[in-house]
Amino acid sequence: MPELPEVDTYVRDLRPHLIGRRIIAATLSHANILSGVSKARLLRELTGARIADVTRRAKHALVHLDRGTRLVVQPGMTGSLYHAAGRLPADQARHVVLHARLDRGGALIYHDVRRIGTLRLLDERGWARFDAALGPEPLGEAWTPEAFMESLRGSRVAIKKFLMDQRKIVGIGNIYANEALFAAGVDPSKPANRLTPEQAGELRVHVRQILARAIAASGTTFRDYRTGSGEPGNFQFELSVYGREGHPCRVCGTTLTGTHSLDARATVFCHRCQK
DNA sequence: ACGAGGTCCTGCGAGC
DNA sequence: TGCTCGCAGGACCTCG
Repeated sequence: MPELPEVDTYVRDLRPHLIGRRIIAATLSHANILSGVSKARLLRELTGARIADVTRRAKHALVHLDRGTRLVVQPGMTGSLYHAAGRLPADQARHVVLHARLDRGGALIYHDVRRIGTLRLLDERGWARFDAALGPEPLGEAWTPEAFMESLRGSRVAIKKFLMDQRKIVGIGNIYANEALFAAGVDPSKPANRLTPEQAGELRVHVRQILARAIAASGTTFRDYRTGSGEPGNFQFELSVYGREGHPCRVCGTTLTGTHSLDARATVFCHRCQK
């Protein structure tokens, strides 16, 4: 499922194919994936626009158009964004939601099997509002130990839920929340405001390390995710807890515990290593 | 402020 | 073998 490292990989792979290209035709298969924009307006805005830049913010990929608007892609669970040089095989074409044909050949594709993702089209002001509702980037300079500690103080929710709350800090989903909490030795159910400064410091460091390592590995492929060039990521080989319920902890050998009691998400942890 | 639960959606694998 | 059913979950919603 695309979290920050996976979206970062899409953007990195897409940039050389998209920047400077013009969209000459666009089609959308399902309008219910849109938020705040009609199908007609989206297609009208895309058609004829030149792509000025492709960037990432949180778990969103941003395709900046020369008209001043941005296509904001939130891949949700199974969404992927990539450049296709030629015709797609039928089994893949079936799940294409947005197809934007480019001048000089090829196309920008948004593909989403379960269509839980969202597409938005925002102008400068709309983007400013949207961006302001998002928390700091975990790899950015604004997310200092002090800023993290301060935000923790104001919340009694389980730390795992806190990490996945995009208003508090962006980019972290279920997989990396599980991994970071294990690496930091913090119990996922511990209330955010009960973390000691030492635990908060450890957690911050491990969140950053894990995300950076996952970016370097082109993301985690658990099931559907593929990079922009169609390859699986490599971080799944480095996971310590996610998907390892019932297996021995890599540190102490204790059988890893699985639960769905936190926000109905699969949580896996070592009750001996995580306090 | 927070937890619990529903909603969107389809593919897959378990179980009968 | 072939069917049904439950599960996977990111973001957003309502209700208590």
